[in-house]
Amino acid sequence: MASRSRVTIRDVADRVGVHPSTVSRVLNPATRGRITPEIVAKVNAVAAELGYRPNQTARGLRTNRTQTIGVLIPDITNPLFPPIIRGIEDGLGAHGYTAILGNTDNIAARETEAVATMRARQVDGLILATARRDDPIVAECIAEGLPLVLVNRTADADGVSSIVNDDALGIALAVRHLKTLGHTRIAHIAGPRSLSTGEARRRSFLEIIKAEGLEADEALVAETSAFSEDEGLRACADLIAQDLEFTAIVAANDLIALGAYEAISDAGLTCPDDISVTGFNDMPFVDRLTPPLTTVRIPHYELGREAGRRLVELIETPDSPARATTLRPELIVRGSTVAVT
Amino acid sequence: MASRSRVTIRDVADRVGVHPSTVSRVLNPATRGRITPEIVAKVNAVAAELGYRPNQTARGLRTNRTQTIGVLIPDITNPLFPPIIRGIEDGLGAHGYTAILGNTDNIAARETEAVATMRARQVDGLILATARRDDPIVAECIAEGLPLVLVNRTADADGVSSIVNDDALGIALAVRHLKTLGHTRIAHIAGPRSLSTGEARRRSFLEIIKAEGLEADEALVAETSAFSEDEGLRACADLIAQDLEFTAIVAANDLIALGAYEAISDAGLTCPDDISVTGFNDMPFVDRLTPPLTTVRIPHYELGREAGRRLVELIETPDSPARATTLRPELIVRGSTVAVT
DNA sequence: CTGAAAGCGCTAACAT
DNA sequence: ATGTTAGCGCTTTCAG
Repeated sequence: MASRSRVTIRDVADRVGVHPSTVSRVLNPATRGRITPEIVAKVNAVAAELGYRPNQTARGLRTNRTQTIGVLIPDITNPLFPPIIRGIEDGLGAHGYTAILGNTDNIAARETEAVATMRARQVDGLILATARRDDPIVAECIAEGLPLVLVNRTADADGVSSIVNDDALGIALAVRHLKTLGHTRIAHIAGPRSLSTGEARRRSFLEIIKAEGLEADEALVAETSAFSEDEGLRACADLIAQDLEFTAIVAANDLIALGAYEAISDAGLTCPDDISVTGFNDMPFVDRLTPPLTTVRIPHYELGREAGRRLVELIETPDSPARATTLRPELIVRGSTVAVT
Repeated sequence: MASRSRVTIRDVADRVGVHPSTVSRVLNPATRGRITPEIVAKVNAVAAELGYRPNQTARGLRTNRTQTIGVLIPDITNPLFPPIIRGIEDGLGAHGYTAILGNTDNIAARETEAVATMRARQVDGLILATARRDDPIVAECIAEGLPLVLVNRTADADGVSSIVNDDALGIALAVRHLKTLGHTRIAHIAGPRSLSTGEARRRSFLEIIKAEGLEADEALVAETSAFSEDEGLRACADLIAQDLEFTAIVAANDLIALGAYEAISDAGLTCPDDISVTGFNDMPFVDRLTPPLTTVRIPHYELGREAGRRLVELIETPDSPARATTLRPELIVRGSTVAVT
């Protein structure tokens, strides 16, 4: 007993008294119209009665399309990614596609390996949440024509579809909010420049500071090597040690902002009384911090859902053009930003 | 161009001048020993040169084993589950298995549907993090002999393998900690009794209260219909309204504890000064709450990893017996519990 | 130790 | 409108 998929298309065909290919045509929505309604009804009835379930493996071998896509993420335990993944699954799911996941911890070798196993499994396309601006996997997919969508982060390559947050807008919202509160010397703790998000937020910060007529002092931009609390702490401590007289910090993401909280408190200062801080992402629970974090909310679920939909489009309409899409973030004002006194 | 998996076992065979089945034997570790070393070397060299990648779909059709397993979780955006999923993938990964995920939101119809699509994809086994004590999917898998492992939650059915936290120990740690702090009237906000975790923690609470000689008052156990902040708030408000004179609450999980924080503050009381609170799970960031939450840390990653390993064992050793395994939790003492004054 | 042959379950020309 | 035929890429008896 216990065989996985006992009843085949042949069993149904024999029972109904038609040829297997007729059953196949009934089961496939695209060809169903060519079969006499009575036979369609009979096949469906017998299939239901026998508990027939199509064998996707066999179909995939024959059609060379597995309805499976691969998703590369850095780390599912980073709270940024679960909503993206759910969005992807919901964006795909409506079309019968299924995702397989690979956690790569931002390690290039693991990314390569994950792509290899996914391709061995004949995925129909790939979604990368791991892209670096200069990413060999992106180049490989483009070269080989494997449908590809980048989500959350994008790459510098041309001709690649991507769904990312509008970082320029997000940074502008944060900076204008601080300007409204009377801040004029605003620091930025940037993310890694090898990632599109780090670079875009950094560049946008510099641009908006000038556009708003605020004090443009390059010394007020601190660099980090990772979007992490540790790096935020280190960079913010550096900033404070330089005695630059800033009153606010725009952190490139929430984890960096958390590190900044710590550095501020380590220096004997208080957020927001001495220094206002803004984050980026609106991770779960940053509303429960002391003080609750003012941050830029990225529509992660929607990013994922659009990425899923876009990939399906790319797979099913092979010559649909590559498009770069941005989604609008939203400023969430909480207690970590106050007016200068 | 752009064909997914151009080079087949036949291409390699032709190039080397052997039969495809010989190449297959070389590529399969179990049969490699039967082939002359020179041929093995040559086949491997040509395979590498041509960039041969085995087609898992074809292999799966032939062997009826896809090396794919299905994982059902309630919701990946619940921070409980990402570490479990990573654990599962790491537990499987070493053996070449890949997981496909299904988010079901605790909706039975979605669970059934997810299992159906997974079975259509010929999964070799299932891991459920969604099990209810009385779960039809569990019954179905047992009846049909589909390898199954339950993780995090278990079911009442016999003969099913499970990896869960030792809830009795976790509750005992929390209660004894509160007893040490001088608390004698301790309340419990229980989880849903339809879930093994809700029921086990509830039962363990009652038992340990008696075993420790504390005041066993059934009125001090509040019920909830979900492990959620809203339900925690509601149940805790009820408890407070009854004027039961308790000084501590053991919440069935962290979200319920968060709701309790809110109810306590709504009632004009303070945690921990008026009421100490313990949680369960040690979710990310509960160390950053005000006050930082004393909680029972569940080894989620390890639960997942063991589940992955166990499922592989079940698949590859068909008559290995079902086992129920518990892993030990740990009490994390923070600021939400203090001595009675 | 290796080749031959068959077939997993399905779909897609090609016939009729 | 349906049946025939062939074969996707791989593994696995069975021969030799």
